[in-house]
Amino acid sequence: MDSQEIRSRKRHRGKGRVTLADVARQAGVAPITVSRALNTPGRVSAEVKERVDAAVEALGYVPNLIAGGLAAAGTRVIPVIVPSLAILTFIEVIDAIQKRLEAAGYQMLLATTDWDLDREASLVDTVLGYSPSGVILTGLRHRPRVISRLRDWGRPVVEIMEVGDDPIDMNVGVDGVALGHAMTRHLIEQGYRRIAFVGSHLGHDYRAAQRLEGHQRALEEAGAASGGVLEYHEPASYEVGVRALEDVMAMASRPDAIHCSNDIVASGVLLAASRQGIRVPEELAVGGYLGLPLAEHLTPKLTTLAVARSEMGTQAAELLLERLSGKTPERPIRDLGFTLVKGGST
Amino acid sequence: MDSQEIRSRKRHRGKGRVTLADVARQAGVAPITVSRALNTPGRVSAEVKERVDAAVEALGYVPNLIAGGLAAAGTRVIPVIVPSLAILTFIEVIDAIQKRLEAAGYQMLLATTDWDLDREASLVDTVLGYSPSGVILTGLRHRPRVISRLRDWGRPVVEIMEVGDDPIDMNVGVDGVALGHAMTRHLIEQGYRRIAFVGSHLGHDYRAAQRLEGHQRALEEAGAASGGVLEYHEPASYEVGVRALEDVMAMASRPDAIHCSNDIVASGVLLAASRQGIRVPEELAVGGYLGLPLAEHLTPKLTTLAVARSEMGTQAAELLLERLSGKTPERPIRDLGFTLVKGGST
DNA sequence: CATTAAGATGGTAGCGCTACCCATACTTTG
DNA sequence: CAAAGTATGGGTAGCGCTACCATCTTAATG
Repeated sequence: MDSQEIRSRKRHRGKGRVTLADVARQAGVAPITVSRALNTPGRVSAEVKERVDAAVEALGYVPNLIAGGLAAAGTRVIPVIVPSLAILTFIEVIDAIQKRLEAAGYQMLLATTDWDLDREASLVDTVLGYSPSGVILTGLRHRPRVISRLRDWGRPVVEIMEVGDDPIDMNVGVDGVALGHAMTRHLIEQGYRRIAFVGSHLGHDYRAAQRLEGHQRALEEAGAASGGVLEYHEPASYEVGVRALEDVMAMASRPDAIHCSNDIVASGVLLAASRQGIRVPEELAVGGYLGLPLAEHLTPKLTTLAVARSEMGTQAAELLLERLSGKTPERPIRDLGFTLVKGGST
Repeated sequence: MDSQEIRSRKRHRGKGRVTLADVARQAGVAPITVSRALNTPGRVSAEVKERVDAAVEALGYVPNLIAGGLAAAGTRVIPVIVPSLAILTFIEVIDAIQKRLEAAGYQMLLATTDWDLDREASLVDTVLGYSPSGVILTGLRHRPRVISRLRDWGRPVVEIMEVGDDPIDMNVGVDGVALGHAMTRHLIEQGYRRIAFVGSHLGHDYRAAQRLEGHQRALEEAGAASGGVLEYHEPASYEVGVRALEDVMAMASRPDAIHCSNDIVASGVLLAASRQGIRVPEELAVGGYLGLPLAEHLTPKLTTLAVARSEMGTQAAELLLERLSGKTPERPIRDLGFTLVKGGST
């Protein structure tokens, strides 16, 4: 009785957008059939599929993914949580993730924690409010609440950058300690004895701290003395490298090699050395990480441990997508390893 | 009669998440009151607000923004559409946008067009399906469909990077032609006469093409001959700079200055020149854009036109937020200008 | 002290879509 | 040829939240 009355009341909120119901009317089928034609085309006849497609085209229908998400739980959004966008490494990984997800019809929701695990925890809460289809987050260290919430959640989660035995769900990355170990090992093999470690933001960036740990382990194994650890409490930059070189040159017992926590800092060291006429590697060897493009354009070329960053992003996205398509990925924990790219700087 | 029966049927889809109704029950108020307490605290009594907050805390309630978005239209998501994540410039802008939006409780949905306007158009359709609160996109050139759809849409839209008279809605950026003009003008004033322009990806990156236009205009005004245009059909990289230097040195009538379409390429030129012992600026002057951090660590320092990229992102986000809070921003079109940072390379 | 305004809370309907179940029309099987 | 599948389409009821309107207080007004 009054239901018709209500129905006749003009919609007050809709913005006149074309809805699935409009398409259904135009195609002469029920709304649910349109939904099926669009989402599971195999379950409708070819003829209906065609009529629906034509109606979609004619009306310019664009699905409201929010509504779909509410009904089906799962919005084709994948939040990606990283510490910072100021780090080139993350950018390349994100770029790869984004490309892969977008190709599969998923959108990336990007959020940054500023290296703060509490912030990460509250971000996870927030993004779960978007009913995402999966989540990608950085590192293996999280607040317990994050871990339990995501485990209970039951949808695909990929942790990137690091590798470990016990991820929340799936994991793609490299072993930070092994990285640090490999570089110092290389320097020792090259005959350097007093190797200094230059780190930036170690308190925040615990993955950089892992590299330091690997460095120290390699020193112990070789029975070598430490060449000192220089720590700068700020994000990595060329400027940090410049200052590190100054500080190293001022040291009483000068190191013969510097192990930099990443390529940006190492590049800063090399650039400053060239400016000051300090010969590399004769007076001082320099090694870095990640294989930034700049590394091979410096003189001498920077020795670096290249990590397949794009690959990391792509594989993370693919693990997620595989799970979303119902399969069980083989090797849900993947160590991508690294490659020593020997330049003239060591 | 049967409505109770239905109600008793266990919910089959909900994942047991705490809902607003649960909070309402716990706090002893109606759901709508909880909604108000959370979204418009001014409209409920302090006492109710407290009870609700306590219940939220006790139950660990996290709002389902999807549901809110469906009901209210507006999901606190801001899609940001850029051509590529491989360009440092975009990264810095995005970083700034993200920081500002996140601080205001909005999330950034990032999508890339790969420099393709058709892709941009379909991306706009897709992201509008998320009922976003606003949209940020790159440049002022779009498919007509994009422009009309966003205009009709009625929510805040900011176009970044470029500036122009007739944005879809709001606009923050710099004048690309003026940039190109200023650099060549500077080179002419420094006494250089044969100025080559090195561009990469000009066909895709029409903003780089604008800089070329400015360059040519400056040449005309000065009555100077063109030193040639070298175009590389690939994204900007150090490598492009390296090749550009080779190509320039091989030219019959060698230019005395190179105007590079951005700092990455210019840096590649400088690095290669230093490797080859070509004196800068005596034999060849080099100028670039954007003020990348690397520019000032090169020897000689790169002369560059610095653009306030973070500022651009921040202002774009702020224009959007201002509109979202109901205000009408003053100066919805903002030209951020640029600064000539004179280095030793010119 | 009646009358009005303002403030606080609740009831109801629905945002646009899809999960679940059911109703047909065909096949396939013994 | 009946019984049992197997496609194909539709009906109904929400997903969790907020807009709109109605109701009930309480304070302000003349």
